[in-house]
Amino acid sequence: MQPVVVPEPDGVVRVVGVGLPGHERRVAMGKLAAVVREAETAAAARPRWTWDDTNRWYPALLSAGVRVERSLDLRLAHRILRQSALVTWPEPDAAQPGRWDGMPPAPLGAGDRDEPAPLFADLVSADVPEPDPVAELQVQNAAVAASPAAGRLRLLVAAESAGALAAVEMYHAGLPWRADVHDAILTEILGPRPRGTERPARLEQLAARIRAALEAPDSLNLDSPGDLLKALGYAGVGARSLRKWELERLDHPVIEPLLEYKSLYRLLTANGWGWVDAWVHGGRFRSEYIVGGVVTGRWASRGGGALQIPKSVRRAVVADPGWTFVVADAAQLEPRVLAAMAGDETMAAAGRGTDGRGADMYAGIVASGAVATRELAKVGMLGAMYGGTTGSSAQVLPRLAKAFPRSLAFVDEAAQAGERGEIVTTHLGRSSPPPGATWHELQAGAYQDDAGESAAAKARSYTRSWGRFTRNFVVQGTAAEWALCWTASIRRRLWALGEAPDAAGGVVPEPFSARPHLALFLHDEVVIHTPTSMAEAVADEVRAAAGEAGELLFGDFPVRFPLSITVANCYADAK
DNA sequence: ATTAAAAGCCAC
DNA sequence: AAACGTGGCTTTTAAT
Repeated sequence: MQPVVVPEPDGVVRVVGVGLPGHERRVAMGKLAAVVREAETAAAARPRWTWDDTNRWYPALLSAGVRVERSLDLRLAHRILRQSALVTWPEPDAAQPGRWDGMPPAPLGAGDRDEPAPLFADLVSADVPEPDPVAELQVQNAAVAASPAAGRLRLLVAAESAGALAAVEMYHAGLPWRADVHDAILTEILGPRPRGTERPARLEQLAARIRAALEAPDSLNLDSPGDLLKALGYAGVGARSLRKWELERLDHPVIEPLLEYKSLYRLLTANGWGWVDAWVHGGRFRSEYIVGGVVTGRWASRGGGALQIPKSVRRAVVADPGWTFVVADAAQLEPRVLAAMAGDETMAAAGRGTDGRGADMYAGIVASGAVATRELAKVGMLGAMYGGTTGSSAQVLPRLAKAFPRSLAFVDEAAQAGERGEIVTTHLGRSSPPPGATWHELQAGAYQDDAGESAAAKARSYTRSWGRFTRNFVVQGTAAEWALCWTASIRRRLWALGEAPDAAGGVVPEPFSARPHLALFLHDEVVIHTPTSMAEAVADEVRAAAGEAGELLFGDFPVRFPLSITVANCYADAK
């Protein structure tokens, strides 16, 4: 059963029961939740709600306490299929880019969720035809069916859509955040919150020490990089830039207070009191996830920087009373994904380790005899996946290439394809964008008769850079696919666990008020907020979900995806 | 006055 | 180590 949700004028929604001829209902927007709730609870086979944009429809359903099991996000699916080298998209569409191309997701948290979603024509210029989700679904189905990789593409589209559900649910539930604890952290590190725009006490003290060490006047503005760099020059410090790693190499009395000043200044500006005021409300931090927002298929975020919460403030992430966190992260996800997609039995075996569990793949690589230390295994593998050409990373690459020829050849081939200007594709079928105008211009310029040395060098540099991109794309993108499947499985399993009989009433909103729910997603890590009594069951499901994700992507290929799991009341205590 | 770019640091 | 991937965000500075 695949109902398609079609917006109509005047706040009316048409629900078309695809697969059920003649079944079609027109309801007011406000009644949609009741229709969905009924179908979710009554149907033997869970419906796959099909709509233009999960962000547009799901928030209102969740606000009404209605949770959806399955969906198809046509906007996200379109983007994947349109770009995929494994799909031949019907040509007439290409001549008329419209609703489904380049459309950003509806923003979350804007306006009243009970209001009808605006029609496309109200959002974009009127000469673009109003989209037809039913027609789009048919085009997508035909395109997928005609692909030699139909199975993988179906999985990818389903996983992406489930990710969209999870993303909206995480926004709905929010990440528990104690503003009072955050304030205590800031006060401890920076001093009490100053009035207005004054510097906190600790920063002021450091500023005085820095000026003294530089013999600079009080008028020196430390927050002006240009002025500060000049002052460092006058004092003979010898800094070419203000980068931390560069300053760390210098020997001068100003370095220590300056580094601390920069660190504290960063905390103040990025995650200080102003951040709490802007992003923490009602004990929750809500940041919007942009599913597939990164070119590789990773998620991006908007508002508050959910994907870059610094370790220094994670102590403010505290579970509600009677609740706790299950924090799980996939150990060495990317090299394991590489081993699997390259069909590298040797590297997969290193990932299983000597005990068959293989919690640490880098230790397994050392045990295999390929390299001497864990650190070398790590930087070597990262170098292979990022395209490192220097340092200790490059030094161990030949040894890794000898020990694991299939994996290393796999990423090398992706890099070479990119250098040739070709498209590369992830395991499930997400393709890289073709190289842009710059690539073509530089290629053309380098081969002209009068092309100078510098034009050729520039072209070479850009070409290699694009090769590093495609090299990384296949690994990062496939890891993102694993993470999507993992997350999709987790959210389904968490729901199946049901309600905690003893859940403390709190601020967790319906439909999750007594249920474990996803609270944070970080590429290869999830944080689940759960009634304490269910924590062990949650941990088991998260582990099972990792196994399921591995099987979905790689079948019975013997690759393991071990997790490191912590149960803790505070995010800072994880790991 | 608004916008864009650059520099820098945070996360994975 | 800082010569290798993907981003978001904040501030300063330059450009329009």
